[in-house]
Amino acid sequence: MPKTIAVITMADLAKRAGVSEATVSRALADSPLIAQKTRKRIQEIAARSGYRVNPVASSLRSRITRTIAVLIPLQHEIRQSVSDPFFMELLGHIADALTERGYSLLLAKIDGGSPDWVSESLRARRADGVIVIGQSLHHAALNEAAAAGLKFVVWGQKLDDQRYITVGSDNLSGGYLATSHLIDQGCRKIAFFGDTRVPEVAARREGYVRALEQHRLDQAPRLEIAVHFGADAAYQEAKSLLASGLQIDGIVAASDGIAMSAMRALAEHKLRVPQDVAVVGFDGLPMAMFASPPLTTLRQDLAKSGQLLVEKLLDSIAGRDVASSMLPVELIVRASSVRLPAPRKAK
Amino acid sequence: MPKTIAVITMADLAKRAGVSEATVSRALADSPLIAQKTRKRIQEIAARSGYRVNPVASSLRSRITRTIAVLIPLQHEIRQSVSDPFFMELLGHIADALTERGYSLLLAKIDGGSPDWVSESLRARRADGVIVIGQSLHHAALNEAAAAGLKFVVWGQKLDDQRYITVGSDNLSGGYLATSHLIDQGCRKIAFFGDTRVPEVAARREGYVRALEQHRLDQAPRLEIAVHFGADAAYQEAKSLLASGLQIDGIVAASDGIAMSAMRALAEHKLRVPQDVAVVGFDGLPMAMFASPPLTTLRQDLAKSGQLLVEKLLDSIAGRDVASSMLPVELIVRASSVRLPAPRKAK
DNA sequence: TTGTAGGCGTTATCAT
DNA sequence: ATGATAACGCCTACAA
Repeated sequence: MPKTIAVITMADLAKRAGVSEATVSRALADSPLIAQKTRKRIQEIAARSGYRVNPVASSLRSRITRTIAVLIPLQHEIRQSVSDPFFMELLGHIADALTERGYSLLLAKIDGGSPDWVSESLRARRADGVIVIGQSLHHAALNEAAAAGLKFVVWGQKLDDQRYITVGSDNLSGGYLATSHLIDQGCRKIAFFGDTRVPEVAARREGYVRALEQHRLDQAPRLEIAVHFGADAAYQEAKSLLASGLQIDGIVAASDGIAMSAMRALAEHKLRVPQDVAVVGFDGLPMAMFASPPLTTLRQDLAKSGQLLVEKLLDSIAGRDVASSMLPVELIVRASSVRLPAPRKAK
Repeated sequence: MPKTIAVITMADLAKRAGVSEATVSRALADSPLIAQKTRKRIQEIAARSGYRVNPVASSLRSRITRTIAVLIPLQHEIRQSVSDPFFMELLGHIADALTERGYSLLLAKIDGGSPDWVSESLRARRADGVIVIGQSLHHAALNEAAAAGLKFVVWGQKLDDQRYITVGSDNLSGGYLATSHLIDQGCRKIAFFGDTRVPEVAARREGYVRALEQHRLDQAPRLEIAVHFGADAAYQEAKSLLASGLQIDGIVAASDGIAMSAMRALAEHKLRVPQDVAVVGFDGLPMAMFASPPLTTLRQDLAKSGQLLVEKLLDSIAGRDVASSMLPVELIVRASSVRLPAPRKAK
């Protein structure tokens, strides 16, 4: 509506209302110090004049920014890029949760291996707290930051000696579920595809190992291959692996992307999925549905994850004690892994 | 390294350096007013003390935030969500371009149909400019914002009567290329899948129509189906369409997501791709490679798009005149559309 | 070439 | 219940 970008200030408002700036400030903050009546009146005038407090000035004085920085470390090509649909879906949910609470989101990609982006972000005073997406290889640095009392939470795997707050999926159970499912489907030589330097992946592999052990199946070392998250790398490695004559009948992949890359490589080697090799992914991305055959996967509850990350961070900022969370994952069975006349079948 | 989050202020620094605050301010800004020597000395002291200017205070005084707001309108379920890999890849490139120039990125999802988020963002004074991702249905509102002199650029289709700056792909040529390619492959009954209310899609369809006209092929009205961008909706519509007994031998889809949804529906109807129906997508997402068969698509140069959006916006903020840009798209031929013994074949 | 002083728009403290 | 006044940390005329 306003054609010119008229910038009303608090002083203006005070004049119009015939009160002091202090009163306006308090009224807009709904302070009980101000009489109900005056409060209402001032708020109405403010609304009518299209006034908004200048958040910059407010921040300077109050030292509160109502802004959260989201850090995406992109080290070592472990995840392919910000375009990774997985990160991005999580980011979307975080954005929703923050918006709901009246917080802004400052997005920062962190390329370098610099260990102290968290403290950097915080001392810049542009954000009240930080969400780190993926602890990646920075466990130690994060522990230090936590020791320094910085306000941040991390999306990732819960580790034993961690001093920071995490929200993440139950990767161990996920790996176990995936593997057990393949065993149920008759697979006996199951490979794990994933880069176990990443804590999440290491936990998934641990679940994989446990399932194999439980069924007394060997996990020949050569069946565990470090595959980077990047789609192309995964494809290349899977291909050369198959070319080397590896005999397998099942693959547990550390991500949907890796799984789909592997399926592409399998197809080129004339191996049928799931008849010759059954495949399970991890993440539950929408795109897994469009793989062919549609990909069995472990769905992570990213909506809830985003919510929890925000809640915990704000609680922590508010000085409350906060514990880490591990969210259950859900096995979504699709055609890529079903080799038996299925008794029942999930969508 | 610093264990406690010691917050040095400019006054402190001035004391340590034995100069006035003003001198420090100028020295850090590399002002030629200050003698080279003093400048260097102060900058070194600043670096050693781990000082950073408080951007909040700086903004308040200078009215410059060095921050750009990125707005993602999510109206009418036209794109499925922020998790849309397409938006997100673009966002990543924008983030890179901004970071490179020392700008921060404030991310905001806009849910409602509120027409004036641009002016909202700007009058809040938290950002120097705004990038709107997808003009969606808000052409008119954007024109108004431009008339009001707001600093923003839009990712989207270039429209005739637009008064704002856009960066976008040459959607018309894209639609034309896609369709011509299918015609070359022997297709004669080609459907267009896409929601033409979205300007980008309308342009793609226009290219589709032109290619058909050029080859004197009918585009029976019933072959143009409005399909929402959302993956599920596209799948449902494609399915019911096929169930209705539609006879087609080619599909030009307005996005890779729609194309993949369509392929899933085709598979369920025992129609082979590309033998029975050839398919071309649009976007050039990595995931198109993993479709089966791999999806022919039109790649948009999102890296360049992100760069240009940022450059143009900063130029515009700097008061320079800026024109809109239309970027070429590239046909990536993959198996989903190759029906002839290919003379040559792109990867 | 450097210093002094005032103000950016708020909020917090201390009065009244 | 409200008002004066002083910061918050920085930048920029203006003065020296």
